[in-house]
Amino acid sequence: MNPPRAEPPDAAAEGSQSGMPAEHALLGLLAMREGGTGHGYELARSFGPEAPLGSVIRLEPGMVYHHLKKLERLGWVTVAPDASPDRPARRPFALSRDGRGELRRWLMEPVAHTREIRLEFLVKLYLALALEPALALRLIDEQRGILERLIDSLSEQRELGETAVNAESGSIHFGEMVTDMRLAQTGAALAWLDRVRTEAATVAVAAGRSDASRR
Amino acid sequence: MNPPRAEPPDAAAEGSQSGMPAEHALLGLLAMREGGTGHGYELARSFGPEAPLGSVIRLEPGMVYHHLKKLERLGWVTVAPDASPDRPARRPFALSRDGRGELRRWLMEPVAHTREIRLEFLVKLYLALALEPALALRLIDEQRGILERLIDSLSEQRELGETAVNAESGSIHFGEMVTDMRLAQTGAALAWLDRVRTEAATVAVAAGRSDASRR
DNA sequence: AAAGCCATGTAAGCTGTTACATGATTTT
DNA sequence: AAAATCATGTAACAGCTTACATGGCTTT
Repeated sequence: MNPPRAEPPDAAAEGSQSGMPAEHALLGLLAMREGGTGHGYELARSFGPEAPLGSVIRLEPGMVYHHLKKLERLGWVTVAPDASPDRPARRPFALSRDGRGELRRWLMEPVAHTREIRLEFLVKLYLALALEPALALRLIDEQRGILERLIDSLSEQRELGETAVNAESGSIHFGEMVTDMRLAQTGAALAWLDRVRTEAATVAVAAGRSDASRR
Repeated sequence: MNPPRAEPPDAAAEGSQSGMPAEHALLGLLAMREGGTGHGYELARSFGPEAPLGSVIRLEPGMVYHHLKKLERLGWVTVAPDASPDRPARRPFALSRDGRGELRRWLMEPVAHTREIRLEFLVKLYLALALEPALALRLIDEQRGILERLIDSLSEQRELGETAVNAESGSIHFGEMVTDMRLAQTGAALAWLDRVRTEAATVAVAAGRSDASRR
């Protein structure tokens, strides 16, 4: 009935959404492995209930293979030859040049909304701490800035609502309850971030020292 | 390649998930209208940027029609005859007996996770305040209980982690950061709930008075 | 020889999103 | 007559979940 869609909705932009925490977690896990390679089953274990990332993002093995295929399509990983031909055949994936670049870009970018702290930011934090603690410090500072601006804008909105409610007193303050909720959540996230920052600073100093001693 | 699935995954359980805030919001909006009826376009406006619910859950008109069809399938709404045959034809939906029961059940049920406060709980709260403020008070108290138990269990987990970290000092406290985050978010939600409770109590008293004067 | 883990996936069905199609009525 | 608004949807597709299929290797 409708004419066929003029264009498939921009296949080039497939990987351009800011989200995709699962895919980027896979990139990060590959970067954490020596040689930057790993196969699906092994990566899937990193999302199990015992693994640290498993407390933040849970992935069934099927989804891991699905995401790896997508990463391959995007050119962020490449398939390497199977080095150990004993066991059941593996398909080891290796981080590509582009993949490394994309990972770095993503790790420096704070999340825009408070609700994304719980999943996406925690994944970024875990990977940044493991890969390059100085980057984690930077990420935390950027995120602090975002949250502070959010709180400013919510406070302003809250005061506007205050006067409007007194004028008409309709819909029993619901809008203010919503804004208060967001302020509470964002404030809590900010206070938590400050505590995390001091921890991360310790880690970064320790990593810096071991860098220096290695040289 | 695979044999066809033995059973379609339990069509009877279609409406049994605890979630479905959009569908239940539609039930609630119908209940708020005199006669318990409304048509799609009108309901869709209640999810626009100006409407109070629009600040919590945003729905495109297409999704509203989609959900209404599902509610019809579940027997929670029925199609009523179009009473005003002037304008472009409407399809007014009416809340059924089952729909009213389902709405009540859902409104009394607190949400299980902190992350569901932002959307699902706020929808429940809005509808309960509008329909029956005494129910809102009850919902808030139930929700308080859930959050308090959550905080207890997170605190316990937090202390277990503390000792484990001192033992091995591996994976740089990440698990504790995650638990702290959840504690912070849940604590903030609880403090917010307490403030909302006093507001809701005022509304309930006012509603009780107007109930009494109507009698 | 059987049980269980290693390892890679596919199938089928849901939900959600975006965009568009269709046409009547009201306002400018 | 044109534009806006009322009103109801469908098409196309992307994403997620759950379950299962397939087979090699390892341990008991």
